[in-house]
Formats: sequence, C-alpha cells, structure tokens
Amino acid sequence: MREPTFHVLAALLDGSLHGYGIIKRAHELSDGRVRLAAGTLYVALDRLRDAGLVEVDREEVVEGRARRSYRLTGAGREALRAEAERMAAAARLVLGRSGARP
Amino acid sequence: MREPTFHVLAALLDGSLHGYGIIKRAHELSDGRVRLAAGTLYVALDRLRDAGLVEVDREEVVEGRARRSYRLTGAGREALRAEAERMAAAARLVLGRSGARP
DNA sequence: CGCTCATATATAGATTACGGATATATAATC
DNA sequence: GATTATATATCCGTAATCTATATATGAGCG
Repeated sequence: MREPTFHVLAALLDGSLHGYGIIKRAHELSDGRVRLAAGTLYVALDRLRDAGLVEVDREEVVEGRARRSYRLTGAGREALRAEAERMAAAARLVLGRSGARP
Repeated sequence: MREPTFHVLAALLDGSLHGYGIIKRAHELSDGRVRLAAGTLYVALDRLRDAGLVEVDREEVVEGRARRSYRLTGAGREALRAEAERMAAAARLVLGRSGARP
C-alpha cells in the first residue's frame, strides 16, 4: 500500500464519504500536506473496492449527477491499522536513533 | 519515496555498507519483515546516488569481484528523517483514533 | 452576461518504483 | 557433488500514481 491509498482509507475512518469528500478530508486531516489528485482517488477506490477494503455506502443521484459514498469494511479497517503499525515501526527505526537529541 | 527505499537509507544510518550488507541489515533491523530484492536494491542505489542521498564510500576489488560501499550524505540523512516524521504523523492519524476503542 | 472557482466523477496516457528472474562468480557447508 | 551464502548487475513485467483532459452544475464576481 502506498501513501495516497493509505490516506484514502484514513479519511474514511470516522464515517462514510463520497469521492470529493475524501479528497477534502485527507487534506484537512494532514494539515494541508496531502493533496489527492482526482485521477489517483477514483482509480484507488475501484482498486480498494475490488480488494474488499471499502464498499459503497449509498448511491444517489443529486441534480442529475451520480454521487456515491464509500465506507470502510472490517477488512479495510484492519488493513489500515496494520499499515499504520508498520509505518510507525519503520519511523521508530529512524527517529529512535537519529532523532533522539537535536 | 517508497518503503524499500526508506529501508535502504535506514540501513545506512549507523555506518557505510556495501549492497549485500544493506540487504542483511534491513532484514535484521526490521526483525525479518523487510526482504530487499537484489533487483530493487541496486537500482535504488543508482537512483539515490543520482539524487545525492547516498555516495560511494569505498570501491575495492576483493578476490576478483568489485565491492562498493555506500554511505548517507547529509541530504540523505535529512531526507530520511523527514520521511520518518511524515510516516509517524500518518500513523498517528490512524492509531490515535481507531486504537482507542476496539 | 461571461468568467472563474468549488463541487463532483471519470478516463487515457505516461512515468516510476518495485519484484522476479536470470547471469556471473567464489567460498563454505552438507 | 549439490546447495547455500556472499556479492553485484541487468532485463522485463506489473502496479500505483500523476498529469491532463472531459463532462456537468451552482455560486460568486465584475
């Protein structure tokens, strides 16, 4: 799992969102550092759906446009957690040794 | 920067190593989780050298075979640290919220 | 009224990192 | 004699990502 994908899942942690909402949420959760490109997002959602990590929550038509909201599955929540733990461990490897005294 | 590249740099944190040594060091630092493939490693080293994050420390010929050892540059050390901090922050985003109540 | 920006989804094309396979070579172990 | 560990290197395929583009509506501005 690469970082953009990680942030897609993380954005869904506290509730379902539609695509554009995920982009905004990832942006605000990361204090503006993460900017998901639309091309990345929608392809990633298809992939995550195939992998069973997210699923469609609602599918409605608002003013002629389709709007689909997604939510984490149990497997998605677990995969996200496992990934976060791997990242934390990797970060400790470095920060625990070079970051001790500035 | 992706995870394999991160582990290449992390393996060099406490001293210069040659290619094969990096593979073994990354393996032991991660408690056996990280297994760098040779194809990944040597291409990554070329890339990191071009980017100025690592440099050749020594270049010797041992029993007919070339052996090159690499070390982190200042920029490499800084890039690694920045990357570790980004990863730690991303991990906190998840572990700080989903880890509370199961 | 026209322009731009935010909202919203989707696809095509290019790039890049990575993994697996393969090649080469020696020393040690079984 | 065969396999494993050490050691470097290249080729090729794949997967994830980014850029650009297309489409469509509503809001706000001048």
